Amino acid sequence: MITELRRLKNRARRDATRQRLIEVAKKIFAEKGYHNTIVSDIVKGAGVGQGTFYRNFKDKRDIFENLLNELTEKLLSSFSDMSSELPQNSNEYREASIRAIKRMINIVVANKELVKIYIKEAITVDKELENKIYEFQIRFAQLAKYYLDHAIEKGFARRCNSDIVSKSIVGLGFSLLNMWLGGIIKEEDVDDIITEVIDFAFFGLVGSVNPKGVEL
Amino acid sequence: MITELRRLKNRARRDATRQRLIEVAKKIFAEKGYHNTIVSDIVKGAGVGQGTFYRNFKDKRDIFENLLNELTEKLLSSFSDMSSELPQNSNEYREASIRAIKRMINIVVANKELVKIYIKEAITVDKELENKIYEFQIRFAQLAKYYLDHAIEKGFARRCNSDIVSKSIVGLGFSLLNMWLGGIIKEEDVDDIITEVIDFAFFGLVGSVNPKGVEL
Amino acid sequence: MITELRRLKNRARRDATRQRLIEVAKKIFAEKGYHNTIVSDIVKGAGVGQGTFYRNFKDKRDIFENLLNELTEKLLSSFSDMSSELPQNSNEYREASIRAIKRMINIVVANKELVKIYIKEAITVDKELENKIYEFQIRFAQLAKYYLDHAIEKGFARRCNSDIVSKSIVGLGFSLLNMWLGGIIKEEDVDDIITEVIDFAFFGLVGSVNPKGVEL
Amino acid sequence: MITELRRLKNRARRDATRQRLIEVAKKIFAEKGYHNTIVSDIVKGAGVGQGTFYRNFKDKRDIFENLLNELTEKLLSSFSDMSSELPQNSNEYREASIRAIKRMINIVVANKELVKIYIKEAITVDKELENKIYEFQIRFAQLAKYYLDHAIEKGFARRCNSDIVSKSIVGLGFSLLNMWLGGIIKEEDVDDIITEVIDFAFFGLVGSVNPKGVEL
DNA sequence: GATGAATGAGAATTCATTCAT
DNA sequence: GATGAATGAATTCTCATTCAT
Repeated sequence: MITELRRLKNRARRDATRQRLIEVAKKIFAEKGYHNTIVSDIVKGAGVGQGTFYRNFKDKRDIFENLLNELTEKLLSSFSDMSSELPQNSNEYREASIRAIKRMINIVVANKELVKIYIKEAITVDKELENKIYEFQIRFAQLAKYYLDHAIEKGFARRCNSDIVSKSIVGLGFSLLNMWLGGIIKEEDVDDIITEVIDFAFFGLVGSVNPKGVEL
Repeated sequence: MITELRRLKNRARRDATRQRLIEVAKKIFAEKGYHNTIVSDIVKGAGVGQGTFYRNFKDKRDIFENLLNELTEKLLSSFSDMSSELPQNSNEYREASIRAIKRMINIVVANKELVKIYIKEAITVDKELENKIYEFQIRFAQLAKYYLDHAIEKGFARRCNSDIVSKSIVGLGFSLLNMWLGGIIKEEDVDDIITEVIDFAFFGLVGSVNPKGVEL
Repeated sequence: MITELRRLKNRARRDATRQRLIEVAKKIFAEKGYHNTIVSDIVKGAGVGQGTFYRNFKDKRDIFENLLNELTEKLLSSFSDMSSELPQNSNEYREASIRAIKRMINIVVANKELVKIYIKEAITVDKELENKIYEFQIRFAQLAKYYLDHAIEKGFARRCNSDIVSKSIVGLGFSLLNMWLGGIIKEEDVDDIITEVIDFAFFGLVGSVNPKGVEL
Repeated sequence: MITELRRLKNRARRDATRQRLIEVAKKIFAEKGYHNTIVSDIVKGAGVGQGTFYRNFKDKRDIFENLLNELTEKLLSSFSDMSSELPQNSNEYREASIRAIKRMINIVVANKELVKIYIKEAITVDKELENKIYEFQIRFAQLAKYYLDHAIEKGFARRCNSDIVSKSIVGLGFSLLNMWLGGIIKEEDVDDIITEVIDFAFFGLVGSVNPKGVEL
C-alpha cells in the first residue's frame, strides 16, 4: 500500500533530521560544552529550523541525555560478552585486563566527543544526570570487583578491600581518560601508556624489578 | 579624624559584605553547581542588594574564580613546606605519602564545598578555568614525579615511565575524591581507605601476601 | 467511467474526513475551550494529517465558525414552525412557552457541547463572532417580544417595557443554561426546573399563592 | 533610619509600577479580550520594560487573576454591610432589592472594564478561574436565596423552589449586565431599566394591572 | 557606598502554516 | 487528495547588568 511506503519514507526523513541534529549537537557540546551551547547553535549547525529541534527533542537537556544513552549503550554492550571466562592466573588476569582496556579505548577513540561530554559535562547538568553517571561508574567498579574478588580467591591477587580497590581502578581509568581528553597526557603511543598503567595497577610503585609479562 | 574613622568602618563593612557573598556563593555553587546558580541566588542568600554584588565582583565568573584561587592557595601553601627531606627507603616513602595524603585530606575535609566546585564545576565554565585546573593537576603530578624519580633512582621503586605513573597517581587521588564527594564511596573510616589506596599504589593488585607496613 | 467513480469516492472520503474533524473539534472545544485548543489537538483526535485540516478549513477560527453555524441553523429551524398560532389567554401563553422551552432544551441536550461552545467561547474569539452571538440573542429577544406584545395587547400580560422584559427573559434562559452547563445547577428533574422558572417568569417572586397552572 | 525611608520609597516606586501595569492590563483586556492580548501589549501600554512585567507578575494569567480578585473584593465588600435588617413586607423587600441593585450598578459602572472581563473572559481562561467565577455566582445566589426564603416564610413571596429561583435572579442580573456591556441594551435611563426588571422579577409577566410601587 | 527597581537583550518555546512527497 | 515533516515568526520568559535614589 502506498500509505505504508509513505510512512516508511517519512520515518526515514525524520530520523535523518534527528540524526543530523544529534551529530551536530555532539560536535558542538564537545567543542563549547553543554552549558555554553544554545539550542540555536545546534539548529544552525544542522541547517534546520528552530521548530524542527523541538519537534525532535523536548529541550537541550533531552538531546544531551540522548547522547549520553548512546554512549552508555555502546560501552555496556561492549562488555556484555566479556564475562565469559575468568582468568586462571596472574598472567591471564593481566592479559584479560589489557584486552578489556583496549576494547574500551577503541570505543573511546571512536567516540572521543561523546566521552568528553560524558566525563566532563554530564555531572554538572543536574542531579539526575549526575546520578546516572555515578551509577554507571559503580557498574564498572562492580565488574572490576568481580574479577578482583575472583583473583584474590584464586590467590593470584593480594588480599585487600576489593571494593575500595576496584573503585580506585575505575577512577584511575576515568582520570587518565580525562587527562588524555584534556590534553594533559599527549597521545604518543597508546600501547605504551596501557602497559605502564597496567603495570602500575598490577605491581604498584614498588613491584618487582622486571615485572612486565612475568608471572610472580 | 572622623573621615578617617568613617573610611575604616566603610572598608570593614565592605570587606564583611564581600566575605559574606563569597561564603554564600561557595555554598550555593556546591549545592546547585555553577551553571545552575544565578547571581540573584547568591545575593538573596547573602541578604544584600543586587548592586552590591556588582560592586564587589565583575560577574558570576569573577566570584567563582575568587573561590578557586582561595582553594588553590590553601593547597599550595600546605605543600610549600613538604619538599624538605626526601625519603630514603620504601617505608619512608610510604610514610611520607600517607602523611601527605592525610594533610591533603584535612584540607579537603575542611573545604569540602570548595573542592567539589573545584573538581566538578570549574572545568565546564570556560577554557581558561579549564586550563587553570589542568595546570594545577600537572603541578601535582610533577611533585609526585619528583618523589617517584627519586625513589626509582634510589632503587626502592620499580623502574617505570614516571611521567605516566605520577599522572596516574594524581588521577587516582582526584577520582577517589570525586567519588567520595559524589557519595559513591561512603565515608566510613577514612584511615582505612587511605591504607587501602596506598597499598594499592605501592604494591598493586598483585603485590606480596601481606604488604601492610612491611618493607619489601 | 472510472474517473467519475473515483471522483465520487474521493468526495465521499473528503466529506467524511471533514465531518470527523468537525466532530472532534466540537468535542475538544467543549472540553478545553477554543483558546486552549490547538489545531494539532483536533488533527490528532481525528487521526488525520496536519495538512488535511488546512485542506478543509482555513484555520481554527473557520472550523469554529462552522460549528457555530451548525447550531444556529438547528435552533432557528426548530423555531421556524413555531410562530403559527398566537396564544389567546394566559394559560395558552404559559403552555406555549413551556412547549417552546422544552423544544429548545431538547436541542440543547442533543447538542450540549455545541451550546457550551456557543455560550462560553464564541464571544471571546473576536468582535465578529461576538456580534454574531449578540445578534442571535437579539433575534430570540425579538421573538419573545412579539409574543409578549401580543399578550399585553390582549390583556393577559402586565403592561411593561416589553423590550427590556423580553431581553430579560432571554437572558434568564441563557444564564440558566450556562449554570447548568457549568454545573451550578445540578441536573435533577428538568421538568421541575422548567416549571419553577416559568412560574417565576409568569408570576414573579410575589405572584399568587398557588399559581401553578391556575389562570389568574 | 535612612534604610527605612529608602525601603518605603522603593516600595512606593514598585507599587506604582505594579499599579500602572494593572491599570493598563485592565484597559487592554477589556478592549481586546484576554486571549487576544499579549504581554508586550501591556508592557508597551505601561511604558515599562518587558522584564518589569515579570518582576511583578508570574505571567499573563497572574495579572488577570489580580484584576479578578480586585473586583471580587469590591463586590463582596459592598455587600458585607447589607445583611443587617431583613425586609418585613413585600414593599420593603422591593425597596431593599432596588437599593442593592443600585449599589451593585454603581460598582459596575465604576469598574465597567473589570466587569466586562469578569463576565466574558474569566471563564475561558482555565478551569480554575472558571470555577472561581462560578463560586462567586453561587455566593450571590445564596445571598438572594437567604432573602427569598425569609420572604416566603413571612408570606410576602410566593412559595417556590427558592434555590432555582434565586439562581434565576442572579442569572438574570448577570445576563442583563452582559447585554448592557455588549451593547444589546442601550444605556438610556438606568433607573427605568431597574424598575422594569424589578417589576418583572416581583410580578412576572402576568402580575397585576398596575404593580409599580403598590404593595399587593 | 548600598540598594533594589528597572531594563532589554537574548534564549527558549510554541504553533499556525506550508510544501515536498 | 492526503500526509506529516519542516518551518520560522511570534511570543514568552530569564537574568545579567545598570542606574536612580
